[in-house]
This record gives sequence, C-alpha cells and structure tokens, in this order.
Amino acid sequence: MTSGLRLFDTLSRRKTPFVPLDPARVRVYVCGPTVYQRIHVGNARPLVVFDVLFRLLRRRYGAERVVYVRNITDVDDKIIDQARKNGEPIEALTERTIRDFRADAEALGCLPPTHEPRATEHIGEMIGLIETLLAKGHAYVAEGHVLFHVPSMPAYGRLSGRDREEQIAGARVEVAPYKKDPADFVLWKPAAADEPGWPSPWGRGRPGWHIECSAMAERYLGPLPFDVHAGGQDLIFPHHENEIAQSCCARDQELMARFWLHNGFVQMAGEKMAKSLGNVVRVAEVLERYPGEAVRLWLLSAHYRQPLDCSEEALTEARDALRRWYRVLADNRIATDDPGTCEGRVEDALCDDLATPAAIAALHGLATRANKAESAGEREEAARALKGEAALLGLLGADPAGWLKHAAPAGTLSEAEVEARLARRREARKARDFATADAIRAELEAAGIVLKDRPDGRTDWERR
RNA sequence: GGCCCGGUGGCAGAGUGGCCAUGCAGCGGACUGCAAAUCCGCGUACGUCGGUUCGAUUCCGGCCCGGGCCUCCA
Repeated sequence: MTSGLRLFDTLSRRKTPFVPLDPARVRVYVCGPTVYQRIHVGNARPLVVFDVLFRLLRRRYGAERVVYVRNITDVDDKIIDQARKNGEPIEALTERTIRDFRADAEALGCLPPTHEPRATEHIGEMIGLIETLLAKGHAYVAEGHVLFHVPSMPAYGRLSGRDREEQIAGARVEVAPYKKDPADFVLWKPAAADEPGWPSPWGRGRPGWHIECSAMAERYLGPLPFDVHAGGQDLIFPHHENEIAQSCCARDQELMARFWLHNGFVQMAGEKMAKSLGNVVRVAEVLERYPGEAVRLWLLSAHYRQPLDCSEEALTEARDALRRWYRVLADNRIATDDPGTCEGRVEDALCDDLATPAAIAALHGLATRANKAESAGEREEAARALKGEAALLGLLGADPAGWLKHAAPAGTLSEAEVEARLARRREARKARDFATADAIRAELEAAGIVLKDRPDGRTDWERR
C-alpha cells in the first residue's frame, strides 16, 4: 500500500529511492547546535523536520534499527566569546544551554536521538583523524595549526557545486598568511592559556568545527559511508563540504553519506532570520504564546526545502488546525493512550521526499471525513485514523479535552468557575430565559471561553 | 561577479502536460432559541514574452522580480 521512500540528495541534486546500506542499522547524522545561546526558530526547523525523518525511518525499518545521531558542539570560538561576555565559566554556559536546548526540543515534540555526542568527549577521535590526514598528505602543520590542504582533494566542491576558481574569486575573508592555499581550513588550532585546550602532537589546542562532526559521525555511524547526513542549507558550504573532504580523504572513500539533506531557511518578512539582521526569534519566546505542538505543525506546514515565513498568522493558523483535529478526537472520545489506526496516508505523503504539506492535507481530509460521517461507527473510525496518522508526524499525542481546555492563563476563570456559570446558564435556558443565558455566555466569551451547546442539552466549552 | 532556489486564487501552501490539492479568510445556505462547532455550495490561481505540443501553470529559452550561498550561520 505504501510506496517506496524517495529523498532529494543535495550531492546528486535528484530525488533518489532510499535504500539503506544495512536495513538492520539505518544510520542518520544531523548537525546539532553549538551551545552558546538558546536556539531560535530557524534552528528548530531541522530539529523538527529530521525528527519526522527519524520517525518515518523507524516506522519503515523498525524503531530499534534506526540510529540517529545529533551532536552537540560544546567547544567553539562563539562559546568562548559568549562565556567571556557573560562573565561565567564555559562549562556553566554549555551545561545550561544544553538543558535549555533539550527542553525546547522536547516542547517541539522531538524524540531524543539515539546518540547525542558532545564534541569535548571525542577529542581523541578528532586527533586520530587529523593524524591520519597528515599521514596521507592531506594536511599540514603551520604555526601551531593543522590545516586541511584543499588542493589535495580533486573532488572538493562537489556538494556545493563550486570550483576552485570561484572559491578564490569569492573569498571575502582575509587569508591567514600560514595557509598554503586560500581555501585551506583549520583542523586544529592552538589555544591561548585562558581558553579551553587539549594536549595534542601539535601542542595544546582545540579542534576546528568541521573535524568534530567527521569524528563523531564516524565514531557512531562508521564505517563510511552511512545513510543520511542532514542539516540546514547554510551548512552545505563550507561545513559539509569540509566534512566530506576530511572523512573521505581519511578513509579513502568516495562518499561520506549516501544522502545529503538540507532544509530551507525560516524567514522573517521574506528575509533570512539572522542575528546580523536583528530578526531572530527564540523558540522559548514563541512557546510562551503558542503550544509547542502548534510551533511543530507550523514548522512542517511548508516543504522542508522551501523557505518558511515566521508570522503570527502562520502560527495562529497552525494552532487553529490543531484545535480542529483535537475537537474530532474529543467528540469521538478517542483516549489519549489510544494508538489510533494507520491507513498509510501520511506515510505515503512523507515517502515523497518528506512531503509534509501533503501529509497535513491528508489529516484535514480525515477530520472532514469524521465530521461528515453518517454513522457513529464511521465517525469514530475516521477519528481513530486521524490520531494514528498524526502520530507519524509527532502530532495529536496530547489529551484532547485537556488541549482544548488548556491551562487557564493568569487572571482568567478556573475550570470550576466555568462549570459553575454553565450550571446557572443551563437553568436559565431551561426556563427559556435567554437574556440571562446569553449574558452568561458573553461573560464567559470575554474571559476567552467559547461555548458549544449540544443537542442533548449539555454544553461543551473551549478556551481560546 | 560566480553558483543555487523560487515567483500559484485575498492569505498560507502543494501539485500536475488535458480532470480535485489542502487550510485560513470571504460570500450564500443548512443546523441552532440565538450562537459556537459542523456540514453543503460559491469564487474564471498559476510573474512576463516567445518556443515545443492537438493542448502548458506544468517542458524549453529570454526577460523582470524576490530569496539564499560564496569559509560566523539551521
């Protein structure tokens, strides 16, 4: 019933059927955060999108057969700078940021990855990889640095689709004098006395950013190549290009990963969200105003390779769509722990390069089917399918009634206060005193409570 | 300057060589004491100019516009 999975590979620039190298061990690596500040909604996109990929692969190959690695970069210049600025120890900054990151990821409904390695715990593997590159003539030592020599790899530039001349012509950063070639990049750099550092054959120092991922990916997913390597589009160059250079040259492999997946940017009013533009919005800020599940749905509302605009309208629409779906579950008394049923609609959609908009359309179709069904049996069947299908997207896992009557914001009516007013209104309606009944309804509406009179005389309510 | 993506109805956002996305908003109707929710119906959408074709929003080319990357960046 379900079709084969096809994914767009950045390297070949084509949608290609996905066949795992080893179906018993499907291997995925996603570049995780550099932990110097809380993540913004742009950072959240790969988190959620590739969580859906993780769920899809688990569904297709078995939960225990998918290895999903998402690293944590906890040594980096930006971390050193931020800790200095805050006047706090580096470890305090990184530990706190990691805690915040995990809280954000959980709020967005992301499953924990199989492995979440920290760069500082894999310095040994990085040094080993650098030694191999030196021994094979792909790297050299200069003034305490170890540099990867880009001309030693003829295939360099394939992923990003640029040749050497372009790179040189486009270079906008001053070239360090010790570089043999302007494109050469750092594998290891010396550390000042007040900076974090580790002993190495080249003196006390710390790793370059790119070598971290090469080392951790191989440590958990080796031998090369593994199945999928993913991240944001801005990582294509130089980060992923350099990872490929390091890993492939060290292991004499043509490929580091069979599939390279890259998500598009989150935009603010049509522009990239970036600190330099001053338009970043942290996930934590959005979570103060919208349920995490609504943020997740919004992040999946456009195809992952397209740009996605962040706006109140878009987030509100996502929240309202969830309301519609949760109403269907609540109306049909679908229990929170009911796994629901699976018709394969969402899976079919996702198999076409993670077509989440089509998957969401399928969920709307199931909601409509439930709402318009003639018999209670048909209604419940569609509602249970909605629940089961949504699970593959990591949605609709909450208690429906609780979601619709979510925690009362400060200063508004408690659930008991709402029920008390509903009891008075019921008496008024029974006495056909509609003026009183409507006054109570207006009072509740002003407090954000919307009523729904049912044919059987009872009244449902939701909090807006 | 080089390279890469896009331009779809009021908005968001899929997709397809000829027929349907989907959601929100809007309009009309059903239901309701009135609402809300829900359902039914409605709206001559594919940047522009050429080409290929029986037929193009969909393929090809030019142009215009927008966004991104070119060693901080999800």
